[in-house]
Amino acid sequence: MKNISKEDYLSEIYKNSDENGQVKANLIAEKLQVSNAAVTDMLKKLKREGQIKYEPYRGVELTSKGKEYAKNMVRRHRIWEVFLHQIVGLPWDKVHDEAHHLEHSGSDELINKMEEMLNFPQFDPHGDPIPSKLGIVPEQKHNVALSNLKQNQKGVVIRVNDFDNNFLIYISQIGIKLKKEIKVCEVLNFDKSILVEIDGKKNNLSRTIAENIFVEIKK
Amino acid sequence: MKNISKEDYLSEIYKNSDENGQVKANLIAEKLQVSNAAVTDMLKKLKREGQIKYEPYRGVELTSKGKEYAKNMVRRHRIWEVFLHQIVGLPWDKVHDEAHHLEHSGSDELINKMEEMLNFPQFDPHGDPIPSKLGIVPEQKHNVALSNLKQNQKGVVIRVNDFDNNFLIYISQIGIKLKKEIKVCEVLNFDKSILVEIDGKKNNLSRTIAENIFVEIKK
DNA sequence: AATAAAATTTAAGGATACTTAAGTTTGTAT
DNA sequence: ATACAAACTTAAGTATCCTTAAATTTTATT
Repeated sequence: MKNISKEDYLSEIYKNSDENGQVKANLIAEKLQVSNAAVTDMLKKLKREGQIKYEPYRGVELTSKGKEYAKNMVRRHRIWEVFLHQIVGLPWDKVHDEAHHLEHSGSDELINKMEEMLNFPQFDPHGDPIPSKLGIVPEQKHNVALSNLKQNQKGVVIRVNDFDNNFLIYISQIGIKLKKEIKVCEVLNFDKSILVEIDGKKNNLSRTIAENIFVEIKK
Repeated sequence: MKNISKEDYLSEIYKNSDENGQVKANLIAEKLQVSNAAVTDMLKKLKREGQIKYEPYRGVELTSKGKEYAKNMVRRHRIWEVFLHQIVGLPWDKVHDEAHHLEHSGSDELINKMEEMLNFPQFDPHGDPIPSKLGIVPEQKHNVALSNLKQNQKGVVIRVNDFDNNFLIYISQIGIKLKKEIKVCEVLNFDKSILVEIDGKKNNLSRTIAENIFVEIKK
């Protein structure tokens, strides 16, 4: 029998850990679209297996064992993403969903072969870091949400959130991709939307859009 | 919840149907490495869903609905095999197992994209036909097991059975691959093994090996 | 045709992962 | 400090897919 669920729970815990490595059960339920009761059930199981630290009514935290496991899942997911994007030519907004299914299949050997073929990429197509075979997570450049830039500041896109395909389709339509320079021309006070310049063209971005794009500030 | 099992049962039924489209329950159990009871259980479920014709103690047969479903699974599997072999560079003996896991993941859209990228291959790396998007199965050239050739007959390899990795490793070591010409030099009477010539080199093949290699007879 | 062997099904039960509904604990607002 | 809401767990039950053991049906042998 497959371990799809367990794998999903562990990577979701990993991806949603706060600075202290803690996650709330509810958040996992929401992300995985299951009931809270299902989460409790699974947390008990994962605790029994030594993958997480967990006391009823307290938060959850990965043990080092659980963290290794989760990092490998995230690694698998992100290598698939790069592969699908670069080799198969799948657009930005399609790779996440496909990779989510594929991450549970394919041997580690295949993943390693693909990684080599891709020349050991450090970041996936959305700018998220890819843990190495040894579990080392590449450092990301210091970055802030585009929504934090002041008028006339420039930034280079380092990462975008990947949880909404339409968001990705929209921003690529207006020319936003990794490494692209964006200049904030104006911050509109009444709705906090911003007017930006990309490739010489001006666009208005809603605050929500701007909150999901992360840039390295350029001097 | 995933449908991995159901998918496996249906493709296994498809792949093991005899000339009349019939399969024995036992054979499915053996191929899938599950108990006979598990097969009975699943057959009831598949019948309920209208995927198979099935009466207790009688054989199994796919309905046209089940056949469409199964052919699509086989298609997915074989396109993955070609992709892994040609694009990722996986050897002959590795593609089947990887593809077996991957065939359950990845959208039909992805499969179609890979198929296009591969220029619509008609056969997988072992020579098995790939059903088209519309369900059309390419015709194979008339072929017979190598074990059926008489002394001094020549054949071109059209297909090999793919259920044993060591078999595949062995035959590729001695230079056997699709389209390779093999000449039968001698059939040894005492153990029915055969002496063949491949690329000018002579090799002895056991009867079992020869039974799993299929050739088009050359005049 | 009787009987033994082989193939298959039924019965009972287990693991995983999910659900809804009800109950408990925790934290916050007054 | 209490009371309430939010967060979480427990309880009971479902679906899927599997197991072993016992019973049944089919088939092959004499």
